[in-house]
Amino acid sequence: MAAKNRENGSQPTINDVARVASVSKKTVSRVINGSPLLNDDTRKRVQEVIKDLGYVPNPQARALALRRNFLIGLVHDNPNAQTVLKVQQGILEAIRDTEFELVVRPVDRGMVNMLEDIRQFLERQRLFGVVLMPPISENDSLAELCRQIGCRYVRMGSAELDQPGNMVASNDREAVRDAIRYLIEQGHSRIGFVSGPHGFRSALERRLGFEEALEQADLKLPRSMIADGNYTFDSGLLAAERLLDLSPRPTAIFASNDEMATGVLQAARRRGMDVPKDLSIVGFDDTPIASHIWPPLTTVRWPIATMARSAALKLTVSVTEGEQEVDEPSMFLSTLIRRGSVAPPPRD
Amino acid sequence: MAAKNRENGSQPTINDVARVASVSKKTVSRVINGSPLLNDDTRKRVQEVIKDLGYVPNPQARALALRRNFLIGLVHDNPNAQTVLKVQQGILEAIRDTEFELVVRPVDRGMVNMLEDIRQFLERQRLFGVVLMPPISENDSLAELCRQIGCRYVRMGSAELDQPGNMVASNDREAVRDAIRYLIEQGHSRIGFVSGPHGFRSALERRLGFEEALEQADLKLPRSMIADGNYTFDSGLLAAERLLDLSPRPTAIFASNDEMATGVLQAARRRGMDVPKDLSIVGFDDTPIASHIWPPLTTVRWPIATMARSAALKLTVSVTEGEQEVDEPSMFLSTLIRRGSVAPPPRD
DNA sequence: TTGTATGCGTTATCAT
DNA sequence: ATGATAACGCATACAA
Repeated sequence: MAAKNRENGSQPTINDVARVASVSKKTVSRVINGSPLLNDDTRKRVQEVIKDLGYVPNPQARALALRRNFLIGLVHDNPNAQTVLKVQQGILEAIRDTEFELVVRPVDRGMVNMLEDIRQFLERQRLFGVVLMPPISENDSLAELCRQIGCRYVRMGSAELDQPGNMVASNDREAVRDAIRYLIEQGHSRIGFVSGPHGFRSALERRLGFEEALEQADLKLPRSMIADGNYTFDSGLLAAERLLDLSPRPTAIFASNDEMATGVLQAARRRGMDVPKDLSIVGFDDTPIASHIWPPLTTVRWPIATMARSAALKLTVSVTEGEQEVDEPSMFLSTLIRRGSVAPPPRD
Repeated sequence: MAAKNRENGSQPTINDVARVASVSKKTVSRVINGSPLLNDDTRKRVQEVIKDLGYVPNPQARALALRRNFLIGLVHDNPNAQTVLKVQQGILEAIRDTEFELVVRPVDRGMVNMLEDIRQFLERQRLFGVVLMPPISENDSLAELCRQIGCRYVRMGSAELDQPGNMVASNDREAVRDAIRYLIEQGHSRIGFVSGPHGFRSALERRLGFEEALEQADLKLPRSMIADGNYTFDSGLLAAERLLDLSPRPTAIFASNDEMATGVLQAARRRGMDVPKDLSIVGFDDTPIASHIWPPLTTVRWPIATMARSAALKLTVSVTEGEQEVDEPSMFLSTLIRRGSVAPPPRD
């Protein structure tokens, strides 16, 4: 039973702290976890020893005892590198200088047993919580799964799919409506729309925004002015080719994300069209590429990093800050960034 | 002392397996860890029970007992989103369907106590190993730190900075030399060079490749044909403006990465120059943007994802595959991808 | 307010 | 070849 608790080159443990401070482990534990029932003197003394020894609690041991890790998971199946990385940056910013770490977990949306796969992941790693990125965040079964196994979660999305505590959303519909209005104000009346993939809530919301704007402006457009895309460059290029084959062809095209907008621009170039003189283009996301192409792309700035940061805060802040419960907003506004890819339509 | 080892809705533990299989915990542990000294019968029996019960070892408990986590860390300070994500994908591919998970850890290169920060991270989380991305991977002190605290590591880089077991490298110098040669073959003799940031090994290697190619072709260029960049779009744009202000100006520009090459293209456009008719451009990386801009960028394909995958394999495979020690290569070849941004120089 | 005994689920030691 | 028992470092229940 003789505790062998001297320092031997490895990190100090809670035992070392207890011995040096002449208190029990439990007291040290209380100090660490900020228990309210503690003599101020002892607390100070213990804290001093902790500092002296450079003690930091062993996360593995805590994880075992608490049956919960201090790991935040990022579950995603998003094909866009910029978006994924921005989300990571947002989360990392939120957990910087905390005990949390970020574990990334891409999943195959095609896989039949994807949900089972995620369950395994969550249960085995006993994550503190997960951030669910779109589009997989739109999957209600996944949220239900998290609830079942008692894993905190926050869903990111383009509409309020869950209660505020479990959701950070952007107002894609309104944002697109404003963007289309802007196009109409510029004089455009034949506006093409490149949609996102079927089944994506973001794709739906953006399209609804498009339709609402048209309706409010009493503009009737043929169905052919809507071309399907799937958020990739190539799909944007293809969709634009279909759109530009139309007669009369659109004088402006809204693409549901920047990558597709870049494809639209490419399609225009291949035809020798001048953007924005012959064709105006608007994108969505405001990824770096938007300002790096020529002409710089007018686009909707999607505050995805901020949303991710807020998501991580929602997950963790109630712990870090006691019961202060800083209210993180659950709705984030996208705004139109006007650059060089929009001009009035050419005269016929 | 009565073991309360019935299933109560939570996952089965090693005790459950032991009880059902009528063996001791240790025997089960031996089966899990593939101990050689085991009766084949018992092993089979235990494995069956494991399967029946759906038992999976608890990573937290293992981490505590082994004093090592089954977590792979990615330490990086790379500003390029595409590159970072490709590396993540490579690592994730390597550890897919294993017990490993990926923890990402960006660091501030500017921070004075960055090394101390990383040490804390490695020691506290007791990572199984880390993948070091460039440019921080070029920091020898960091490698030394890993060795000191006994954390496996693999460095990714543009030259062999470490022994093969701890290194995956690309042949940037040769690759750039070939690219410049190609430009020379096309008839260019005034070739501008946009460098990477000082202190980056990749920047140095690429520049050496440039100089070697010139030397071998007996081409002497004024110093002003080399402009400093720092791997960002804006720095590429600025560097190109300096280069294009020269008289006579270069007929081709090699940029040390794609993002800067995109900046060069932007600068050319702003002057109304036609690429590639008036100016040829070559980049480095082959990020998606290279094929999404117009004209598609001729660039050097840097197999960074493959390198990352190999790095993770080096870290983990000796464990997964017993002592088989599948030899992962430590040198990866970059190749020139010819697209539309290069043409013979304009006649004077 | 503080301490004792015990549990978390695994691996390591040293028997047999 | 297998098992009993003690770590691993922390947290919780219950005493004191």
